[in-house]
Parts: sequence; C-alpha cells; structure tokens
Amino acid sequence: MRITTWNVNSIKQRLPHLLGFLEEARPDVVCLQELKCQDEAFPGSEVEAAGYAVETLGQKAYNGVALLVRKPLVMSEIRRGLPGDAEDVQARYVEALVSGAETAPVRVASIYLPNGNPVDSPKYPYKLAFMERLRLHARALMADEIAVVLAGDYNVIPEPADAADPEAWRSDALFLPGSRAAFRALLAEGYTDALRACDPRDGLYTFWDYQAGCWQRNFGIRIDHLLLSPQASDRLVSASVQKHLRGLDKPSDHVPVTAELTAG
DNA sequence: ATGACCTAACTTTTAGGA
Repeated sequence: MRITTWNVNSIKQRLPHLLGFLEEARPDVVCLQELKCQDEAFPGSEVEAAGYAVETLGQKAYNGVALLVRKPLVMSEIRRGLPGDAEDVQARYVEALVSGAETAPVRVASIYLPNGNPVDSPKYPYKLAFMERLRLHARALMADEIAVVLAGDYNVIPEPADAADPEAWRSDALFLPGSRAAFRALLAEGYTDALRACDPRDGLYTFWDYQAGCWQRNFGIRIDHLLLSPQASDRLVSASVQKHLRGLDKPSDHVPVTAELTAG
C-alpha cells in the first residue's frame, strides 16, 4: 500500500501534474495540501475518473486538504478538523479510515500545518497551538492499536541535515527550537518519520522556493513528512521523494513523498 | 548589487506563502 503526501499549491493549477502522477505512480492513498479552493470547486470528476474516491476539506483561496484513495479501497470514519479547534476556521486537517478486502485498515490524515511566520505575530503561537492539538490527537489515535499515518506539509525542518543551508533558516518559524521541539514531541508519542527511517542521507528535500533559483541551486528543505504509528511502522517497506516533479513546467514548490507499507 | 516567484482575489495591488 503506497501512501503519498503532496502540497500541490493550488489543485486547479496542478491538476495535470496530479493526474500524471496518479497514472505513473499509482499510489493507493494521496494526501493533498494547499488546495486553495472550496469543496465545490475541487476537480472531483477528473480525479474520480482516474480511479480515486475523494474527501476534501476546502477553503476559499487559502489552505485546503484532501484525501484520495484508489478504488476499490474505501474511506470511512471521516474527520474534518482536529479536536479542540471548533473556533479555528482554517482548513488544515482531514482524516479517514482506509480499508479494503485485501488490506489491513490504515487511518490516514492529510495535514497542512501552519507556517508560523512572522514569528513575532500571532501566527507563531497559532502554529504551536495547532501542533499541540495534533499531538494530543495523535496520542488518542494510539489507543486503537491500528496503523496510523499522519502525512502532510508540517512546515517544520526537523534537523540541520534537513536543510541545504540550516543557518539561513535559524530564525524562521520552520526551524525555530520551539517548532522542532513540538515536532519531536510528536515523535515521542511513538511515531516514526518514515522517510528518515528509510534513508539516513543528507540532502533529502521536499520543498524548493520558487525564488532565487533555489531549485537550480538545490537550496531545499525537508518539511513534508509521513509519521507512522508502531503498527504502521511495522509494515514500512520503503519511503522516497518524487523529486522529478519539481523539474516540470509550472511545478508546485513541494514534491510528493511516498511511503510503501505491506498490505497487512 | 542584494534581486531573483507563484497563487488567488470583488485583480491594475495585496496578502500569503516558506
């Protein structure tokens, strides 16, 4: 079972790339972030025609997340939004139980974690509060003792090895000690960083800014992650970054990251 | 030298992104 996370930076702009990726990679589950459209504007018929069922949590212009599962897999127990964020109107979390006849169930979440910049604005405490709500929910999900995959754009550079030039990010919300500590607190609940578990090398990046020739200079950072519960980690076969998509015309600034799990 | 993108929106300029 292949599970992909991808911040597409506008689903309308990226639909051709998404359809091409679905065809070439044939992932079983895709977690999308930054749809930048409302639910009714999501290109559901095109994605369904490609063989996928869809659950979205859209928002006009900003944010927006979705889950795609390849038929005949099905989604149930859909959750939109994290517990405790009733007053939070930003569309950043959608979760479902994914199951099939020959596949042990996996609970999958698509997460678009707040950026948090500028750090002296309310956006940074909002980021940390979101991460704390996520940690508490991640802990609660452990009680089910089933495979859980929390996938998305975390907007956190976990370690210096996850940036081409860590010094350039020293005072940025993506790399501040508080953001990194909150990410480690998620891991401390018992979750495994799938890509890092499979590949210890430096230079694994998932985002390159559009500006300043960052892609051409490989000035990247690793901020898109799949966190696996022990039951999911036991099934982990491989994880990889689909870097080639950043080189296409009109790319997203993020590329897909995929973890492969055994069927059961 | 200190710039260099991209996207959506009540678009000719701004806000947000990272």
